[in-house]
Amino acid sequence: MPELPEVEVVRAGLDPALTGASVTAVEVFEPRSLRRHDSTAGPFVDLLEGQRMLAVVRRGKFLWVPLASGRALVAHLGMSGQVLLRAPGAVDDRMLRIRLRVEHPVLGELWVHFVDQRIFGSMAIDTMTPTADGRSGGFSGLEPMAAGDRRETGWQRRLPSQVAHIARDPLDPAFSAPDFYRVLARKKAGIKRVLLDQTVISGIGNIYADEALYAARLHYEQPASSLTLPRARALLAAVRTILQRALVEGGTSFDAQYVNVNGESGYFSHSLSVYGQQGTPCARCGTTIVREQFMNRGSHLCPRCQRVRGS
DNA sequence: CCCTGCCCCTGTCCGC
DNA sequence: TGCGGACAGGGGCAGG
Repeated sequence: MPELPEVEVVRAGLDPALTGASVTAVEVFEPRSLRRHDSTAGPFVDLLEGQRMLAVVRRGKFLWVPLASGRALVAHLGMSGQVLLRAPGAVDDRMLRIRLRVEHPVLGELWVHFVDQRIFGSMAIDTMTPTADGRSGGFSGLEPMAAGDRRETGWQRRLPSQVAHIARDPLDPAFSAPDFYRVLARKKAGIKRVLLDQTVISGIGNIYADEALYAARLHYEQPASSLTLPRARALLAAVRTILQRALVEGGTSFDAQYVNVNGESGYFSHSLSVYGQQGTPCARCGTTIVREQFMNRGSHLCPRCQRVRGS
């Protein structure tokens, strides 16, 4: 479900509640939600209880909370995950999988509910590893670290091992556009497949891929390597514009499946041009928007504005 | 290496 | 009403 804007809304909501707080108790109601936890270092609960939380960080669709122990609590929302902040004693949310009780020095006790219908999401405790380029592991609301910055940080130049293979996202100041264009130039696959490949560029999912391709007037099967540099630049610009607009509007909610940490929906669904708009006219040319299968999922496009361009 | 297909899950909605 | 099938915002992995 959640793509970069939705995950960032969650990160920003958790940050003031969790940074500086300590975990006092952990309850796991659904062990399958820990599938990405490697228990060789110890059980999830044991590695988390008593830990102080140092920040809330995001790269693409991955969230993590660096812990005083040097490890991190990693969370991925999958298709249907939510993280909700609740008052102590709150009733169990439907499909509650994990509850953290935390004590914040100013806010007092808070309950953090990890809710996930399909159990594609997960929480895990993971080791941290240095970033390949020595810059920040992800976005934490702090000033980005430039190359050569000598600030002592501990967690900031590191990221969870299970996130190390994920590319930086296009809103990350350390994202390299030239590197991205070089990868496009050697990929013969359809451009949508590349946009969804989190090891190439992270944070884009099915909704924003379709929206960005519409904005850039590209067909999902256009070979990535066939894009001219100006078209590749325009596509990246479209991706960034759409992700930022969605973020400002609080993300995209179709139903109660995506909500922020307070259970509130985002408004970007009103701004979608093609995703879910099949049967309605294209805002540019009036042609009916269609929905087609690509990579075993729906792709939404204007068949007139978005054609595969000749090689 | 790269790419494709399949798997992991539950819930909801639609048509018969 | 009931039931089968399609569909849903993601990602990891096996096998070609």
